[in-house]
Order: sequence, then C-alpha cells, then structure tokens
Amino acid sequence: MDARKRRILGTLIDDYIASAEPVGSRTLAKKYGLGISSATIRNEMADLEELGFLEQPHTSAGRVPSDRGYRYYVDELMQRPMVTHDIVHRVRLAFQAPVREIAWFIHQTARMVSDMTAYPSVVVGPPVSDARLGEIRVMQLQPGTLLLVVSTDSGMVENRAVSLPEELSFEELGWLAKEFSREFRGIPINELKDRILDPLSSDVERYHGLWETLLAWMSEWRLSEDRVTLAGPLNILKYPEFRDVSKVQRVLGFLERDDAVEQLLHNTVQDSEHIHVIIGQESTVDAIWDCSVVTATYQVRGQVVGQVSVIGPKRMQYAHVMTTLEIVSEELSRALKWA
Amino acid sequence: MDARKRRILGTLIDDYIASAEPVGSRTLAKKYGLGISSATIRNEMADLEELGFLEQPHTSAGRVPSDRGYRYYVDELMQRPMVTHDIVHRVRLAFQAPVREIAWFIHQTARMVSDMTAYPSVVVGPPVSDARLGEIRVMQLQPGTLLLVVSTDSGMVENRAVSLPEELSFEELGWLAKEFSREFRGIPINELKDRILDPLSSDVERYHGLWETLLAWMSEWRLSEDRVTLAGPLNILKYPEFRDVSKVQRVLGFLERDDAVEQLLHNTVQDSEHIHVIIGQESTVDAIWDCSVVTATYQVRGQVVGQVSVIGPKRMQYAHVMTTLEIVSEELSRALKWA
DNA sequence: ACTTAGCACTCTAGCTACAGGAGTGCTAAT
DNA sequence: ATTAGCACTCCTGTAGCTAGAGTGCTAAGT
Repeated sequence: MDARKRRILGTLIDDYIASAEPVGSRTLAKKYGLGISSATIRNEMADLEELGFLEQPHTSAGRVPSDRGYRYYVDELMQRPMVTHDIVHRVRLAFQAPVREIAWFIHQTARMVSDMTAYPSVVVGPPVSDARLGEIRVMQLQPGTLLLVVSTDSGMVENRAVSLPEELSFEELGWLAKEFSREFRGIPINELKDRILDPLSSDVERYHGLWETLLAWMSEWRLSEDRVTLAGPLNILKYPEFRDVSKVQRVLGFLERDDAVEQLLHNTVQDSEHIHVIIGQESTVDAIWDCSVVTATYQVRGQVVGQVSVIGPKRMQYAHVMTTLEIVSEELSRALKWA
Repeated sequence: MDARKRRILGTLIDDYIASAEPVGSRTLAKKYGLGISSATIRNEMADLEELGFLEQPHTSAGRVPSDRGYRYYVDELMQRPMVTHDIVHRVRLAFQAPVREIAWFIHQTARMVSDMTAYPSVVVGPPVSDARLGEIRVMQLQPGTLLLVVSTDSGMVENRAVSLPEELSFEELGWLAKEFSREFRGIPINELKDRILDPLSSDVERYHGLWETLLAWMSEWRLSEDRVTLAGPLNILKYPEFRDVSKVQRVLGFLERDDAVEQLLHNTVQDSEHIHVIIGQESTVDAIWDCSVVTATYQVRGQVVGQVSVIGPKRMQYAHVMTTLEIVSEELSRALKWA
C-alpha cells in the first residue's frame, strides 16, 4: 500500500460516502486534482480490488468500498474534523439541568446524537444486573397507594407507584422498608430474588405480597426494560440504500429489540478510551450486515457503565460520527460524575 | 341503494381489505356465491362508481373502494365480530398489576393494541393542562439530591429526581412543599406559572431556584412530553400500500410528532360512547390521507381523559380493530377507575 | 323490465430489442 | 512507470409488442 494507493482509496471512499454512487476512474481523475490520469487510476483500482478494498457491483460500473476498504479507511485514512469549542458548548448546555435521573440523560443523549448525526442513535444505560441495592423507601401517595423508591449503589433511582397490600398499614411498610434496606444493602439486584426466600423475619408470610410485587417489578426492570433508548429511527429512511422496505424492516426490527441491541453493544465495547466501529459483516448480527455501528462508552465514577452509539449505512460519515460520539460521551460522563 | 348493491359493495370491500388488489366483477361472481352473473355485477359496479362508493385505478382494472365507500362500509355494511370472553379475559389480565401509574397503563395499552391488531397504535394520556395540582412532596435521596413528587387531582403521580438548591436545607424544603401544596392545591397545572409570581411568602426570592426547576419541569411535562405513546410503528411496513419509503416517512414522521398526534385525536373525539373512524381525506392532516384512524376514548371517574387509537392503511380491518378498541378502552377505563 | 352472454375495446404488466453511456481492461506508445 | 486509445461489457432507458384482466355496450333471453 503505497501513498498513492492510499490517496486514491481515501478519495474514492470520500466520494462514495457523499454520493452513494459507484465511483469510476474518470470521476476520480476529473473531480479531484490527483495529478494522474484515469488510466493510472484504473490500474491502481484494479490492484485495490485485488487487495480486497474495493468491489465492483458489475463489470462496467465504478468501484464501491468493501467492508475491508471501509475498515482501512476508518483505521488509517480518514481525516477527523476539528473539535470546535462551539459544539462542545452546545452539548454541555444540553446536559445542564437540575435533573438527576439517568433515564433523562439517556433520552437526552440519544435524541441529541441522532439530531447531530442524522442517523438513528441508541444509548444503553447502566446495567441493573451489576447494581447493588442501596435503599428502599416508601412514600404514601393516597390512601391505598404507595410510591416505592429503590436506589442502587450506582446512583440510580427508580420508582413506581403501586397499590398497597391491604393487610399492611403504611407505618408497618415504612418499618419494613427500613429493615429490608438494612438487611439487603449491597446485594446485587439480580440476586435478590434468591435471597428473599431466606426469611427476613418470622412474619415473612405476611409481607409476601409486597415482596412479590417488588421482585416482579425489579426483574422486569432488570430485563433491560427502559435500559435501551432508540432515537431518530426514521433517519434511516433518508439514505438510498434503504429505499427497499424489507431492509428497513430488518434493521429497525433489530433496533426495536432492546435485548438484542443491548447484547450487541455490550459485547463489543468495554474499553473506555476507544471509539468502536463495526462495519457490515463484522457484526455478529446478520440483520445489520448492511450497516455500520459506531459506539462510544461513558462512565460513572471511572467505571464504564453504558454505550452511546450510532447506526447507519456502511457508507457512513465515520469521521463526523466518531467525533460527535467522542464529545457527547465525554460530556455525558462529566454530567454523570455525581452518580 | 338497494340490498343487492349493498351486498356487492360489502363483499367487494371485504375482498379488497383481504387482498389489496382491485376487485373485478368476475372475481366477485366466482369467488363469492352471489347468485348473479358478472355482467350484472358490472352494471351494479358502474352504478356504485357513479354514486361515489367505488373508484377505478384505471379503465380496465377492477374497482377499489373510495373514501366514501369505506365510510358507508363502516357505518352500514360491515359485520362486527363477536366479542369472545376469551379476549376480554386476556385484556383484563394484562391490566392486572399492582402498578398505579397512568404511564404504565398507557404503555401497556399501546403495546397490546398494536399486537392485537398488527397496526401501529397510539395512546394519548390524560391532559395535564386540565389537571389541578394535588400535592407536592419531596423525599431526600442522597445528600444533595431530591425526589420531587407531584400528584394531581386526577390521580396522576409524576416524579423526578433533581439536585437540591444548595442554599436550602431538606427540612426547609419539606416545609416549603407543604406550604406550596396548601396554597396552590386545586390550581390548574398550566396556570401555576402565572400564580407563582404572586409571592407565597416574604422570602420567595430565596426559593426562586426551586420554583424555576419545578415550573420548567411542569411546563415541559405539559407539552405532551410522554403523553403520547406510540407502539408498533413498524407494523405499517407489512402492508403493500407502504412499499414506498416516502409514504412510510410521511406517516411515521407524523406519528412521531406527539403534539400533532395529540391534537388530531383530541380534536376528533370527545364523546365516550362511540368509536370514531377517520378515513383517508376526512383527516385534517394530509400526511395521513392514505390512512385510516380508529379511535376510542377511555375514562377516569366517568370523565373522558384520553384516547386509544389505531392507524393503518385505509384498507383496514375495521371490524376487528373497532371491536378490539372497544374491549381495550373499556377495560382500561375499568382498570383506571381508582384514579 | 331485468338479467346475462358475447364481444370489442382499453389499459397494464411484462417481455424483447435496441441505442446510449459509463466504465473497464488491455495494448502500445511515450 | 504512465497514459492515450480502443474494444468490450454491462446497465439504463425507451419503444414496441403481447397476453391478460377487466370493462362497457349490445342484443338476446327470461
């Protein structure tokens, strides 16, 4: 791979990303001042095809980058844009709010990213499975209705209004919540179910209904309910590679399956430094083999707890997306410092 | 409109709903035992076209129902299926939970309806604008973080974790929340903003930050944030009339605009008894002129507070959808009785 | 007077043939 | 090593054609 080949490959991919049309040697020679003739470019392109970086849709069409071509482009060729202070400022502003709910930040992030990139965006929140119980508290709302507030050691607070088990008074419940918190503080949420069978007190039977409710809710919660937020799915419709409805169906169908998305992103990315790119068939999920996924992580207290990611056609604006995710994930981590 | 015309029109629409293909006289005569020849049907169909119930895509194609045809079908012709006890039971079961959050019921409803009908479903929750303040309460979560719980007279409870204004102690806040609740109970949520300027106490200045936060949140809330829930949007992709991506874009683009959806449904339906059907160009929103919308209302304490609705191609399974919505809205009202 | 068989007519969808254009690969000259 | 030139390939768009489905009308039948 000499410099000229790299130059040609880079330029070709740039052009293809912009145009979505196979790029021919002529276009390349004329449109960009490469200082070499189309014939030379043709020779180089033949080499690049042999090396597996380019493909031809058919004999007499221009070339299109292969997965491997995109990979090389992302790793070696593309020019990352400058991070302007302006954008950082805008992102920071969007996170400036008194709200202290992770869910809120996640929604905000997903929406912002899909707006900034014009691709669908997915944000995965902190795994409840890792979280340990912090405290359970109750608040009486109306007679017969109760607000159950559960906090975890990772700073998440979730709450849910439930009906009060009839045989319990509110005072008893308050005491019970205290006891329960004291007894089980620090236990991983997803182990609670087993522990609960261990009798907490002699009248465990009495509280049965409440625990049932609590556990049902928590296990539902654990199953990535609300952990994955999808924003701007319709952005995908803008790109000509998705003019075919069945493709749209495949991709959006996958994105709607929270558990599958969570698994994909969770599996691929754990290190906090790098932005991770999955290109086409590199993915383990065949539903998105026409797509690329760019993922960044964010942290709470130095721990990677979730992913921010963008999905789009393989012909994606990698440079722009990666820089955007870099900024957003950093600012998100900063905003969540307190958690 | 004699009985035979009605019979033909009904059968034709049934067939078209099932097949999505223009229906010819031959098909109609052969496939359904109408006891008359295709020539007779042709004559009748010509009449029906003149009357505006049918249309021809082009001269030598079969007929397709016009908006007016569908309207007549829905109002006069179609056969409503029996309500089986089985389905009622399933719906009732889905609402059986200790959860007491309207948002939860709304999500549940939307998902269930889109599953049952295989069309996208939209559920609009109770308008916050009508709601009056019930009570504001606070709960300390961690040092510096506060859970703000606002309940309305209509039984809605919303809460949000916010950071504690630094200059206020938790005790002061508790007192403040009480004062505030006492002072403003019964005031419509969307009037609070104006009232708040009225000094509550001499040190209103001091609490400024908190009120700002509270009001900012409430006005955001008021703006139909989370009031409209969309489920199963991808169902639309199943139907051949949406094989064209631009149509999908138009329709789903509209459905994503919560405010527009809310307005449409709110404007059309207020009476509690009937199920309302909007067919094609009957809609005020041109983005959904290829669609029909079926809407039912649900109640809390005898008051209509929201809508459950289904959107799909004009060639919709009206009978099935209407019956489903009837059951679901009734059961939803029943489940929300307490609110 | 209504119904229906028959038939000519219309329009579409799908096929084939063909020309133009874009792009390639190869060869030979620079 | 580069490049101009050229033959070749393949797609795309257009035009013409056919088969099929469906109609409207007419005339005969009930």
